[in-house]
Amino acid sequence: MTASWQSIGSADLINLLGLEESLLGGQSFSWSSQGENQWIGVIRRAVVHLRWENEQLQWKSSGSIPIGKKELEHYLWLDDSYCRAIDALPWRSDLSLDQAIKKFSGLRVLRQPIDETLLVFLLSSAKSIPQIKQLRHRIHLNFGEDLGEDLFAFPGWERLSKLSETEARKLGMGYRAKYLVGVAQFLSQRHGWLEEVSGLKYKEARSCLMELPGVGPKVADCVLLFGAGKSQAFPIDTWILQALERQYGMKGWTMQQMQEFAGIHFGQHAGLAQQFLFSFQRSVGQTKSAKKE
DNA sequence: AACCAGGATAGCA
DNA sequence: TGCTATCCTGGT
Repeated sequence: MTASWQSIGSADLINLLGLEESLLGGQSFSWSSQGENQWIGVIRRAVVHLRWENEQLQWKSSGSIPIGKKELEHYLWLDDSYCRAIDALPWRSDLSLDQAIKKFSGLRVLRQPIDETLLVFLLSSAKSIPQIKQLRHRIHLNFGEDLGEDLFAFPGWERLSKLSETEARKLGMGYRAKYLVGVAQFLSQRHGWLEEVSGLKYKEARSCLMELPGVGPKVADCVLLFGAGKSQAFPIDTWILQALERQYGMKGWTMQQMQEFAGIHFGQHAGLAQQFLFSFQRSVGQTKSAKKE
């Protein structure tokens, strides 16, 4: 890899903390920190290096199919539509959202490939970020293409469909093993199904995905938001639950009521709002105290 | 040595 | 519908 660093994106759309949170904060599990203000990750079969230097974002790419600038700009949501999305959020009347947007300025939703996204969120149940990364890496290492630099590509669902549940359990997946096998076999028999689903409207796509084993409301919303560009998707995990209960006074509400509230209050880009609230809540709430009540 | 974690599901009221 | 126990594994 002899390519040199190139600049990308306009600096006013990016902010160091927000960028790092976007890469490492739990929407993708393919990035890791590589020293100060520098990261390495995999997008499809490309190895991508990013760094923040001289108040600007720089990148270079290698791997068997290096990524192009346009594609990377899309992945990182570096165009103007990001600003418009932020502006459309109700931060003017919502102090909680406002403080989260200020703290994590520049935080964005990454546009990841849907097949890889489905895999990692299938693994995510009751696992922490480092554990999900580890599981993912183990799968990529065993079945995916070697891209160099100790990084491996997503093997594809076709390849994964040849796994048995026993083999999957040996990789440490626990009860998630049967989810992986079930989804892999389903998808290998229906080529193009995922792409078809991601072309549907949000609610239809959501119920389609939830037919897959191991995919409930939360995982479906993550896949749709991070892997299919459905910006209305509003995944409710424990952190968002905390935020909604404590800052929006929604204790006792059902999930369905919360989903409905999110759609009405946050609107078209509820998923972006979710990401800010998620990061903020996680940054202040690392304590396990102050639980229910 | 229990207990919990960024969930889904079956089983029951 | 709404609630609960259970599912694996790794970490505290």
